Amino acid sequence: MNFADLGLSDELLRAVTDAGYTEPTPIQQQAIPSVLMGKDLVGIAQTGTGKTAAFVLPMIDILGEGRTRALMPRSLILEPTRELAAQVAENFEKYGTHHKLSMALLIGGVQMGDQVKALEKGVDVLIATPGRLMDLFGRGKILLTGCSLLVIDEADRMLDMGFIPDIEEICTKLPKQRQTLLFSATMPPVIKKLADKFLDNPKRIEVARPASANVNIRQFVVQCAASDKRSVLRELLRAEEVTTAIVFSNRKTTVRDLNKSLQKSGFRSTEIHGDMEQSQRIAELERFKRGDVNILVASDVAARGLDVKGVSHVYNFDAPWHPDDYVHRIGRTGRGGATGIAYTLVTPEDAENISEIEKLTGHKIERVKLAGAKPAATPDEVEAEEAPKRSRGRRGAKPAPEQSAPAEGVETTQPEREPAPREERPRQDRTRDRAPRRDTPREERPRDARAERPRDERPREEQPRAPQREERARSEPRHEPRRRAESNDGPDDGWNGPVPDFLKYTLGA
DNA sequence: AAAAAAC
Repeated sequence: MNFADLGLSDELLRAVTDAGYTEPTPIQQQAIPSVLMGKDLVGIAQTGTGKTAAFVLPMIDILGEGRTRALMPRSLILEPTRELAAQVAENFEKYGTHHKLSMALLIGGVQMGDQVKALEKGVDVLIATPGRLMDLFGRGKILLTGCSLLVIDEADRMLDMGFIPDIEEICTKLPKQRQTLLFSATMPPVIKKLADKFLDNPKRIEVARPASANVNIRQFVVQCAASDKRSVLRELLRAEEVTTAIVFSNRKTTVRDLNKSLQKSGFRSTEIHGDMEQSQRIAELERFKRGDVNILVASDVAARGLDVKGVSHVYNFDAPWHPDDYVHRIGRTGRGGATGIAYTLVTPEDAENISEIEKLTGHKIERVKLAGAKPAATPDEVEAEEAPKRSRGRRGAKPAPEQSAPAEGVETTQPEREPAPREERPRQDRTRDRAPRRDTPREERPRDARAERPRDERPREEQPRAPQREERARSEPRHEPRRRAESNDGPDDGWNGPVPDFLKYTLGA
């Protein structure tokens, strides 16, 4: 199956090819022809399945004809968060290069002026979060009577956030004669009712079992005491090839504190949460996407739908309150066919949350403990946290920062690393306390910057030819863990990647 | 319990 078989225009196919895609994902294969025919659609799909392009592409072709009228947008896409709305806008820009579609992004946290100006000129595509849309509607700045195409994205999240009444109200302001597409990762009764009410004989497409975690994601529960969480996280971050990671926490305050603490320990991290200015949120996310930093500490604002390429690891610093959030959080990795790893730090008090998660996903998560009996903070780390002044003078001796996520198409493979024997870690770390980190033998520095390392230091027996750019973007795991484990290390759960061997397994709760 | 979304 090829994009050319889906009925898209030549200009659009050109944009798709330029973006480096050749083969549509299952949801794109099923949705695009149906949307082009003008049918309503219910799409049950996790993020990361190519859902956004599944509606953006046909929309561009549908809207390619016709012209705009002031204050009367021709289509409307509703998104639960500002970040997601912006992400969809980016997609329209990426695929709409050969079309001259006008677009307006209506989200809160930014000045209304430009948004109003765009509306007055007339737009083909309106991408909005409900709050700002309702606000502008109330001010008489928008008429939705010319809106013959509506997309309700992430409907289950809209429900969680209490947006359903808003969505219903918005729906009543649109013309009855219209095409409606609804996407949701899960189909709770309220969403089902919403679909029955506002969609007309929709085609139903389901590409992932609802509430089931992606099989490409290797999941672990790391049991630890609440007081050890930070040191355990640092240990985990250092133990593997962490290309790009998102660390989730339940509270905005924890996000702030944790990010500071990680930075103090020499990690290149940043943060995102709802208390930040919108401009700051965008800027920090941009830095993360660009690879200026490789660790994003986040609240659940980033849990759903956020599409950052090449996230190799997700760490739940706190077990999420709701099991749904777990599925969404870990879904930030293992995207587009790549493999990902998700760790959840679990204190005895969190045990219940985990069993809720397991009930929802129907999958028992493997319990692990760090191999060191006590994963205590190393002396320099304790110092870094408790006495920042003293550690400041040694900033140059901090652990080498992780190499950033490579740009698309950049070869990421590198020689296998000899894992440092676990028993030796603490001693090694103590040495590090007095001597600058750079004195540590190179092979024992897991967070060594990749760029400094000679490329073909050692042969990679298991490494076949390097895949071509497009090929890898489509199917090849870009951040496969570097360490190979013994074949009998992990349970047979359908995931065929290696088990990180720095972990010792303590099965059962 | 928290976070998100409008000013």
